[in-house]
Amino acid sequence: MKLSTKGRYGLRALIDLAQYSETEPVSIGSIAARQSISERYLEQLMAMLKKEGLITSIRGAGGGYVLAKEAKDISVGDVLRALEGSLEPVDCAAFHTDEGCDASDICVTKYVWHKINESINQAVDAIKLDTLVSESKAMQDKHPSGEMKCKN
Amino acid sequence: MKLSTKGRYGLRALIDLAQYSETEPVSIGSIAARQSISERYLEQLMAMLKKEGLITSIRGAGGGYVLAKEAKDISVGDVLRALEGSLEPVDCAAFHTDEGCDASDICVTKYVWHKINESINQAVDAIKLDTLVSESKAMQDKHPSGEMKCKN
DNA sequence: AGAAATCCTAGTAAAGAACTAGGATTAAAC
DNA sequence: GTTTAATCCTAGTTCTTTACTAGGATTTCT
Repeated sequence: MKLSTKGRYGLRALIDLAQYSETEPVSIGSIAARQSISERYLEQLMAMLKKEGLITSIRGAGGGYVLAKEAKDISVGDVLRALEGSLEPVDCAAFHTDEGCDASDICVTKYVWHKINESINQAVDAIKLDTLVSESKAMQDKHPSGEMKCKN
Repeated sequence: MKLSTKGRYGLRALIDLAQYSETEPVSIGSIAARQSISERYLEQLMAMLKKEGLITSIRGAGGGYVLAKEAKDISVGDVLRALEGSLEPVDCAAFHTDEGCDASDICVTKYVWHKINESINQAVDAIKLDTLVSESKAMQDKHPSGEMKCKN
């Protein structure tokens, strides 16, 4: 039940992007440097976020990325689902009927997986990017050294 | 964010155990057969559940396992944590101070991980084993064929 | 004594995660 | 119009973890 680096790095990257893209597009290189993420790997994460319509890109010199919508309209859930796929704890056929688990009407545990899924989605959809950006700014004002880097 | 087979198989096994151990201990072999789980693998899962004090074992011929406490006092959370370890989505140092992420006071995302963790635990701790056992019995009455096996 | 069970530790094959690599394309700046 | 700085696209590769498998030792009932 762990998030991969995709979700962890990606969320940090998007908070960073939201914070620095108010006046001009932000390049992968600058995010990668600030967040200590491999530039080449981050590239792929940005591609996923773009594909899901959370960010837009500007190509060529001076280009970079900006948010595709307002930070208050992007939830942590949007970000994590874009990067991790569905957050449900089990790929249960009872949810998407295309898969073939023939036991779905006799299955007891599907009730459990469904409840977990619901509660996760509720939690992550309630948190919006703008909140995290404000938090981040407040944190940086308090600790201006900026030497401490988070791995998660 | 997926549960491994440990959590999935283990929960099914424990529901099965609860259901069949009312009169006598239940062997790994019989659970494995009913639930289509490798006997040798299930052995290891049972060891974890025992270590966490959820079940007790009776050795020797005619032996097997029984619940260590009443089904109503065992939550899905107890089971999943015994098998999967902590359910928190990120091994965040801000939670257990022994680890060394020096950024914990500047870290924004820890707030997110904490919220997710809380909501997952709340969901799984609210579901007790006895509920699932009743559900399971009701299901089997409705579909007595018993041919359908769940993979999750 | 034999059979049926748990207990314990180690090995192993397959899958997935986390990058790395090499370039193609686009567009601003000079 | 060439250079430079950026995104875009697809593969390959290494490392870790998962999901078992294997081989026995021990216990207890019959």
